[in-house]
Amino acid sequence: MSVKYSILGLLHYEDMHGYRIKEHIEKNFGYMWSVNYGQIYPNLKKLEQEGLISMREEVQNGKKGPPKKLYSLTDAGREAFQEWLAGSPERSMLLRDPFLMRFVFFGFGDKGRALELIDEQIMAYEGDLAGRLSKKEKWRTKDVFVNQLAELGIEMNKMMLSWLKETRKKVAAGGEEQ
Amino acid sequence: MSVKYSILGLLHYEDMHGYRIKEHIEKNFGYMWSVNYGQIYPNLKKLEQEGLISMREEVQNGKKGPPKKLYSLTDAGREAFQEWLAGSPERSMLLRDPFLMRFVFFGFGDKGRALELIDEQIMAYEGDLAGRLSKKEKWRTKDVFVNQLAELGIEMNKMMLSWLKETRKKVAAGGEEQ
DNA sequence: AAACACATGTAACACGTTACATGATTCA
DNA sequence: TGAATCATGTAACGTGTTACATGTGTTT
Repeated sequence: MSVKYSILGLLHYEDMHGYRIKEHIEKNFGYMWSVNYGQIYPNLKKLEQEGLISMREEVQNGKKGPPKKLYSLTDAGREAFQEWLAGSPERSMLLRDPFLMRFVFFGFGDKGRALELIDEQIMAYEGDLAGRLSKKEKWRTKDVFVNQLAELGIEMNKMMLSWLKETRKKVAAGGEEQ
Repeated sequence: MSVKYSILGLLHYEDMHGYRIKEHIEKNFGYMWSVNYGQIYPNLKKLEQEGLISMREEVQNGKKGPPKKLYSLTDAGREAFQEWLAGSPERSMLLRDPFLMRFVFFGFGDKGRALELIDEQIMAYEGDLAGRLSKKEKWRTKDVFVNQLAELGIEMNKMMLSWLKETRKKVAAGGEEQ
């Protein structure tokens, strides 16, 4: 259901067609969120049927590509969105991360390989962090919430890095004790 | 696929039947992970068909309940698990959190309600943190990896709390500037 | 007698991902 | 000419969740 309401949310910025929606998410939330057409187009159709958005076909005179289907929020859509936005979200679990899923079981595996995989993670997060920090400037103009979300991404990255490094030390040290 | 390999991982501790597997996860990883029988039983069946685990029916003489189906790892299962464990995991996205999903769009909603929802999150995370800290002692005997995962849970909780509190300040302050 | 813990299982549904099909325009 | 970009869409698949059905033994 989150995709449905995300679309309603994004249409608050401007009227969009499916392709733009994906693009918008990739440009603005690419570091923390992804969608694909298999989700977008069926949801747009459903939302229209429910009367939460309305579609107008853009006749592209001379422009490239097939006719765009521009969607905009209806009053009902705005209402439904507000209701969702004001509702209390269910609490979700951490540790859906594919790395952490393995990590719990590293005790049953090869310690050398575990260290390698930890190093891989460290490098990946370091790359992410650099990317996030460099993009931080571009995002500065947005509202507090979008800004703070970017900040959270950075904080989370930093925390993961220090945890990974600390963990690496402990694992490496544990090997000599045995 | 993660459930499949998680089962193989858990069977390294001891032979288990479906019910125990769920119980084990809830007791040991309850703060960060959940499964349900709809996943467990079909996966056990599949794993057995693939020859990665083997089943022996426990004849319960005089004991309560239906006969337990005890599963244990086969050599093929151990191998498949090791292969998975040593493989590089795909990187996953943060922000699959239902709260953060709403949070991005708080700019389009009521600021008072936003503050309330932030407060709700703060209270929830404070409860979690207390719970995690109190259980930390019980887990102390486990291996480095399980230990570190518990540590990560605590760190993550702390980070979220400080971020939420900082965010709350900024949002509240932003209201007066306008 | 009722509730609860033990134990196994499935069917329906919701959600998400991948891969493919289609087709016009623009640029190298 | 071929590749890239714009643009819409669907079918198959994989995974996860909810809710139900079934039944025994123990505790209140």
